[in-house]
Amino acid sequence: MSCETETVQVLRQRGHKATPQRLMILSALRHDAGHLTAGDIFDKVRVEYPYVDISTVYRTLAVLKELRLVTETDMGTGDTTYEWVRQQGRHHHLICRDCGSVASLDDHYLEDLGAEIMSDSGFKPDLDHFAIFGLCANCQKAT
Amino acid sequence: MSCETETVQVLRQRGHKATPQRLMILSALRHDAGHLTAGDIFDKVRVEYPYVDISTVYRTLAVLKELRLVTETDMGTGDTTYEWVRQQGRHHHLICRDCGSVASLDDHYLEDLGAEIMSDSGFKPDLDHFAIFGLCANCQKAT
DNA sequence: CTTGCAGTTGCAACTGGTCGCAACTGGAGC
DNA sequence: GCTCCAGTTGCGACCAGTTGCAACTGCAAG
Repeated sequence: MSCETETVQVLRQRGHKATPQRLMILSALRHDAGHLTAGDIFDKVRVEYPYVDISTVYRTLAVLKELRLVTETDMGTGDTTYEWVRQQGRHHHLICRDCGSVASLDDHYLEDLGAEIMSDSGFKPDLDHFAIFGLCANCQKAT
Repeated sequence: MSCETETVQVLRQRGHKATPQRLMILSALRHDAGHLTAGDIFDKVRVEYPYVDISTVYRTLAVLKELRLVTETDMGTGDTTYEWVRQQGRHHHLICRDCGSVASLDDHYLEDLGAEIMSDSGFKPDLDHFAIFGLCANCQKAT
């Protein structure tokens, strides 16, 4: 758990506490590459410590999201997924509303958009992790 | 209700029915400029016809969204809002995560992004109505 | 090491939204 | 008009996520 020390610092600086429950949730998020739902995280943490409450998981995720340590993304399947924010390799998703296929979108598209909005209006957008819906090339042909 | 005839055509062409409940929901959406939540629409329709079920409202909104007659937008306050799609005057929102202020964003920013994604990957994104979170100019100074 | 308290936790009650089902109905085709 | 059936409705049961609250606990300051 030594790799969490930096995160613990961030929590404390912002007036939050580093509790065992939180460290377990953090660990579940950090050591899993993919997108996890709140339920997934709950299950993982419960293996180690069966007394956690699901509401603790939700509240912790809300705190982490506020601190921008995790991103929250609606993947269109009805459930919200959470992912640890990494500095490198940011990515977004193109989700087809017909066939449900998911493609990746490189960050530079949204980075450019963000820079443009910032310089025009002064508003600094959080474009960490977007899910963009639409029609993939195949499904456009099918129509 | 004569102004709904065009919408009724769209519904029928796509194999859907124009029921009184739907017409009332449509009417509520068309004659209200702002963003309405499912609950708002439910309340409005219930004034005219008290026997509608909330699930009918949700299912109708899902159909209208699929037909792209309405947009669904999460305004960050925890509730999802719906808005009638107009051809002219599309707009997006810049929502400050600190003070909650909402600014409008002209469509051309996202139109350009959409065109770029389309020509690079063949994916045709639905960029009808976006809510972009971030920090407004004032709140950036405050930090 | 002790203390104080803001922040956190687990529980239970609640809420908003979804699903399955049986009954109903709009409207295309005759 | 009448018929038929895919699509729709209202209902009740259900489930994921939220909230209020009293008890607890990290941790900063003494």
